[in-house]
Amino acid sequence: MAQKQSATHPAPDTTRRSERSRRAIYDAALALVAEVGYPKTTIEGIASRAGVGKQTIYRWWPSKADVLLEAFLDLGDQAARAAGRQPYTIPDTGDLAADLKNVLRATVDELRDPAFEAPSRALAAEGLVNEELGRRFVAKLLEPQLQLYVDRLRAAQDAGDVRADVDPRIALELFVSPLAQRWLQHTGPISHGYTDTLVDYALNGLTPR
Amino acid sequence: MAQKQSATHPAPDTTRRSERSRRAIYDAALALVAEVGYPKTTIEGIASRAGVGKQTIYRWWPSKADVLLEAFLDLGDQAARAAGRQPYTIPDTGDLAADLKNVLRATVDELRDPAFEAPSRALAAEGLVNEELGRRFVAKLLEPQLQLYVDRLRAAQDAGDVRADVDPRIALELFVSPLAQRWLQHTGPISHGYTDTLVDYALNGLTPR
Amino acid sequence: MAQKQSATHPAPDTTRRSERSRRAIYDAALALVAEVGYPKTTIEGIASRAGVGKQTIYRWWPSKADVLLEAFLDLGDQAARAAGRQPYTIPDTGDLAADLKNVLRATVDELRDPAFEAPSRALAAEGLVNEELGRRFVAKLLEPQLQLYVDRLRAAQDAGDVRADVDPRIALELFVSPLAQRWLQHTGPISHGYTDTLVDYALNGLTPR
Amino acid sequence: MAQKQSATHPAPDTTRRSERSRRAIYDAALALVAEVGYPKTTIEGIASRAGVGKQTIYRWWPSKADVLLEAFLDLGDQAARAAGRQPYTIPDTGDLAADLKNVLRATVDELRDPAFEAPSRALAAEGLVNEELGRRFVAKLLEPQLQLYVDRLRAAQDAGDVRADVDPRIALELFVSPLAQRWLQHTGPISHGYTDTLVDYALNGLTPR
DNA sequence: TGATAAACGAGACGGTACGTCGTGTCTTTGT
DNA sequence: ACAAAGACACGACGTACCGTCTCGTTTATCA
Repeated sequence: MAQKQSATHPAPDTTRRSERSRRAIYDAALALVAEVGYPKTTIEGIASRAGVGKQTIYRWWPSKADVLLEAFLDLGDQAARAAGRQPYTIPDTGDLAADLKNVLRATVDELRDPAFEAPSRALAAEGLVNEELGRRFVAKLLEPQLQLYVDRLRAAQDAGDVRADVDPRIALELFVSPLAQRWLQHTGPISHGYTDTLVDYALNGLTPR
Repeated sequence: MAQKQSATHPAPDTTRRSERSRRAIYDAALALVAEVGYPKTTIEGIASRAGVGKQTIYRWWPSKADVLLEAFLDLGDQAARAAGRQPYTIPDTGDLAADLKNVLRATVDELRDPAFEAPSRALAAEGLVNEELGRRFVAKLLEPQLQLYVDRLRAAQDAGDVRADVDPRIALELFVSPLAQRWLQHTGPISHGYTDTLVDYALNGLTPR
Repeated sequence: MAQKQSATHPAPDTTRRSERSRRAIYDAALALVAEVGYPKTTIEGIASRAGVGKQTIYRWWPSKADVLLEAFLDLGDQAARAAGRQPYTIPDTGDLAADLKNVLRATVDELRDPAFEAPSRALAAEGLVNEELGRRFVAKLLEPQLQLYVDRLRAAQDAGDVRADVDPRIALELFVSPLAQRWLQHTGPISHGYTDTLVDYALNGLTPR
Repeated sequence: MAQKQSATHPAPDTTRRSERSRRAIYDAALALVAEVGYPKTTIEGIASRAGVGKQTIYRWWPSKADVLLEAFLDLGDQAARAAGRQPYTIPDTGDLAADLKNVLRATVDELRDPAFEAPSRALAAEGLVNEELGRRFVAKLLEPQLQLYVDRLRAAQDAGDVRADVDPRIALELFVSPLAQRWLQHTGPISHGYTDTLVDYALNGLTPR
């Protein structure tokens, strides 16, 4: 299988890449996005803050958004590694509602962490308008998270707690998407109570039984 | 209440404003966003395409995003006027599920209209990162739409079709937000079948009765 | 006759040109060439020293060398204007040898003036390698000077002091070119005695009479 | 007397030097200067064309100009060797005027050879602005040539064909410098007729006898 | 004949300057 | 007085080379 390769530029030699520079670039990108915002974060600014030549950025990333995406992914990896390799699943205590509420409460807390907020908003925004990046953003960050809900819901179906004819990939959106939208678009406040309510509504429906 | 006003510049005299230029600017902005995308749409580009001096834009709008927001709102107004002043409510045939499915199917169709897609994505994206504009975007475009669902759900509550203890402002998100997220972030395909399913899940819940 | 015009860029409007910026650019260019040398003189450096945007330079001049050529011509004009509009001819006292020696002695003094040296060397150097600029340099700066010698020599021919069959355009090179070469290429010292000798040799020949 | 040596770098070991690379670098440098001109000739370009690492150039030469100077000197050596080790003197047939005209005609022909033109113009230009290189250029290339004229003129003085009080080093400039200036600065056409005239004027003077 | 040390090709790196584009302000010239 | 036109100072873009600095890989002496 041939490597896809731009005609104009030779592939840079990955083995010679400076780990030092990469780290410095990640740090600078995240710091700048947090400090001055995504639109005012420039490649020149990242380079200068990282103590790196601009070309070193252009050599390895095609755009500002790609730098940030990788930096953010790396941040997540680090966090995961620091947290001692937690299993990345939604716990299954047998009580579906409680399990979902717990995860969503944790998500709410995370969304409020300013270190995560700035870069993830920026990436989401860029992804809306830049489809290619958007797909990568979704594939690398969003889908893996959503898959956890799919797994938990399937387990619930096996246990008879969720109707067998329900599509878990759609079902999860009933509580995840509202939270996502409120957070992204400021269409409403987010709180533990709010996500608890979402779970209740979604699991039991809106109509009287 | 005094108008906040820059010290250096007197407020432009609105009565003398050229309607001709405004229209040309709206058209140019929408056309450019559709043709080259939001990031490559520039104030200079809009001015030149509209046959207008740059200053005419800077005199009346504070930023590219504001031009686009107004242009888009105007587009909606025009469409509404053309469609013969329809009453802007969700019909109430007595069948809540059917009514919701109908509106959502229409929304799906609208979201696929390329004339709406480019500017609304652009505005949503800008709003994610620029909170001030985001709030205006939500207040002027999103909330009015959502309020229609609130009204319809309240009517359903009065008719006993929705549990009385349900908060309609939250309830509507169960079917609206998933659609919004799939469309904005390309997290999944959108179709009439999909929105029908959302309504069914939301109204009846995911757990067996 | 149509104006020749680049396809890519509209002709800038000369009437709106900022005289202030032009002067500042001339001054900065000459100062930098004198201070750091031509190769280390950059467009960015000139712009920054002149307190001017780079684009203002690129708008009006195609290259660093062109800026310097105009700046140098302007310097000459100013000097001439300051010197009270001297007639720009070689005096004719009837004594050809004395007249030539006087002019060449003055030239020697001028060539030693550091304010003239740096830019004129730089322009000469650039002209060697960039034929187009070289021709302009010669036409605007060199030829007018040489023409003065042609005129004086023709007068001398009329007076019978120079053989009638001599081509003045070639004859002048016998004393002008050696001085030019010594100065430009450091092939030898230049002094009043040296130029006097050149005139004597050229007028009377090298062979015994 | 100790060799002056940079503190940071040991002297490279000349005995291990790759003759292959040196030749390739000379060839590449001369070819590039001829093809794209001196300013667009870059060290990277030379290295890549020569199939050589950049460091190999930086190890042995301090600058682009030095590479070219050596390459050009080498070219001259090669030409001389190929021409069968001609004695490098101006012939002395007893007829000074004829001998000088012959040599100058040959020089005119050489100056028109495109293989010599590009590099020698480039070196001359660089020398104007970079005094250190200029002196080397003159010492290695120009002065040896001029010395030949000094020798021939001295012989002529011994033979009584040139006035004894004439300084040969200055005298030669009467015909050599005009040719040099016309060629370098395009101040006039160069031809056999032109150099013949220069010799006649210089030997016999411009004034009637 | 193998060890070893330098030169070598390759090219990543921190930088500087390039020439271009867009920003938002300001000024000039019509209407 | 607003509008078109566009020059202006400014700042970022993405590219090209600079000269330095590793990386393995030859290659050429010496032990």
